[in-house]
Amino acid sequence: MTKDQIADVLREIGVYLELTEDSPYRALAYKRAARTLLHWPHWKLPEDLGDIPGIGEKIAAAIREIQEKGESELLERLKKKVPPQILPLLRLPDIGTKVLRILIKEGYADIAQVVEGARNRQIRKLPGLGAKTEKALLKGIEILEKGLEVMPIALAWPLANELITILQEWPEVNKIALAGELRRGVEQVRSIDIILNLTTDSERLVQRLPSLNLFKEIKGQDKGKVVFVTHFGIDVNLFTVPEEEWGYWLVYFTGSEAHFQRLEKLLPPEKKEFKQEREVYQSAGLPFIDPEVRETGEEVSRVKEEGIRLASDQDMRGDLHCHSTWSDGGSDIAELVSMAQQMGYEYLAITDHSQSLKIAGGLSQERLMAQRAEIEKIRGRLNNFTLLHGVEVDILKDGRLDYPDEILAGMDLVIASVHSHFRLDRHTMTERVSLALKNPHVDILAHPTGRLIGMRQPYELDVEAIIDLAAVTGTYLELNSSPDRLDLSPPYLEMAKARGVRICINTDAHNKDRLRDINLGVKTARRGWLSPEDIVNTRTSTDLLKLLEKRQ
DNA sequence: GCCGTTTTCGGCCCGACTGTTTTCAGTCG
Repeated sequence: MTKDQIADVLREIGVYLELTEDSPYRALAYKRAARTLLHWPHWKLPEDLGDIPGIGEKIAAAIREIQEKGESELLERLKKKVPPQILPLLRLPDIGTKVLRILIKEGYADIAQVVEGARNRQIRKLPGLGAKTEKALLKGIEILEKGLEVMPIALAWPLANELITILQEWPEVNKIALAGELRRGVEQVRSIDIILNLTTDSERLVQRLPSLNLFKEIKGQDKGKVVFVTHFGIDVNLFTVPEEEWGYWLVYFTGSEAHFQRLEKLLPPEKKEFKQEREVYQSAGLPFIDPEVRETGEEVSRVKEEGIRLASDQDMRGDLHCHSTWSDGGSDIAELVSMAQQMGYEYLAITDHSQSLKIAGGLSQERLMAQRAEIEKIRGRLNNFTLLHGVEVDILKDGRLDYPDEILAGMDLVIASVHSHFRLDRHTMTERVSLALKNPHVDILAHPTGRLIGMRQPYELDVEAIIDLAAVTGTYLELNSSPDRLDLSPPYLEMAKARGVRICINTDAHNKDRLRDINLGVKTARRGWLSPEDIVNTRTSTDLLKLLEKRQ
């Protein structure tokens, strides 16, 4: 169990405590401990967990238990007190633990009952709830039911990677690779698809699967295919294929279906003996088509006409959005810089929050200047690495920015973003963001739509108008690589590219390890057909500085 | 459940918005 997974169990305990206990503070303690762990800047936790602030005797014991057994007895006990089918309602906007508590208390045990209660106007009669909550439930459930069968990439991606890391060590496994929607970078996936070449028959593999931490049960078994369910509620499909047909089946199981069908027509009939994926495309008379753009089938003719050169991880030379301990980050500036250097970057911008975002420890103007001093000190020790002093300034409700222009003018880099008043109507929101774009000090608009995949809809915003405006003002739009954001999404990336708007792929990392999340951002960029030249932070440090200077 | 020296009890990240409420509580960053 990684510390992030432990944090997730603690958070879950917190949620269940909120649902079952009268006093909110025990729950708060667990949630706070979860956050602390998540932000803990080292992979290894200290020997004495009690040294970590917010973790005392009980929670330390809980962490040990989770580390050793992979589960928590307290959590299992709490789970028994809550009807499991009603829990997904927590993901709905405006529905939190308090509303859910009332519903549970009143005997609602699953979503169907809640829908019925809402339709019959019974829910508004419950103490503490009203017509608006009833409406929010109905509307939310409608969206939820569409999304219930899928898992956001933010969860599925690490899960799949962990699984592959474990499986490839097994003696039964000769070759292993990720396939399916996840390999293509689809935002919400229906399953984790993995293809394998085995040294034994698949029976041996099946016998061993229950030893996996995340294994729940075998769901189905067919020749060449094993499906099992994980504790995280997602299916894992394991496809076993012969080594000499590896390339063929990797293309087949990566999909999409439409892509494969289109491709198949160009292949010699019946031939499956392709050891490498590249050979499949070669045989079809095509350049290699990257998995991320294998979608509609149209890409087959598109690469024939236009060729293909998508950005890759190796093209990235820096990150222009991350948070340090000065605001709500978990690593200090020196740690962030050191990680960026390890990743082979040439530059990094520290961009902590601005003053009005109190909960995130937004910096007052005085603190911002104090941070400048620290940055300059660290700069003095750096060779061949550019450390920029930036800021993520809040776009206030009326479109003004959270610092005066004089302050912004003095920054190396200014990122503007929305963190409050999410529910303005489309016109007002578009005006608000436009105003920020028109400020000449703003270099980048961060997470432009504010969506959280599978959790929060984007706010009402005319993104097309924003892209058009960005083309005029020369503002860069961010592709935020935080796995639950991936914002802008591929269709907008393509639109931006077509209109000459440059994209900046940033992690928005809140601790040094998260700087590595750039990979999902790059994957998303590839889905939007972005080439290195469409992306700002593929530039060398010299070119980047020139670009930023020109914008001043 | 955790924390602390102005507290070993009585607080618990801040502030705005909104819904259900008529003076406050839940949700969301």
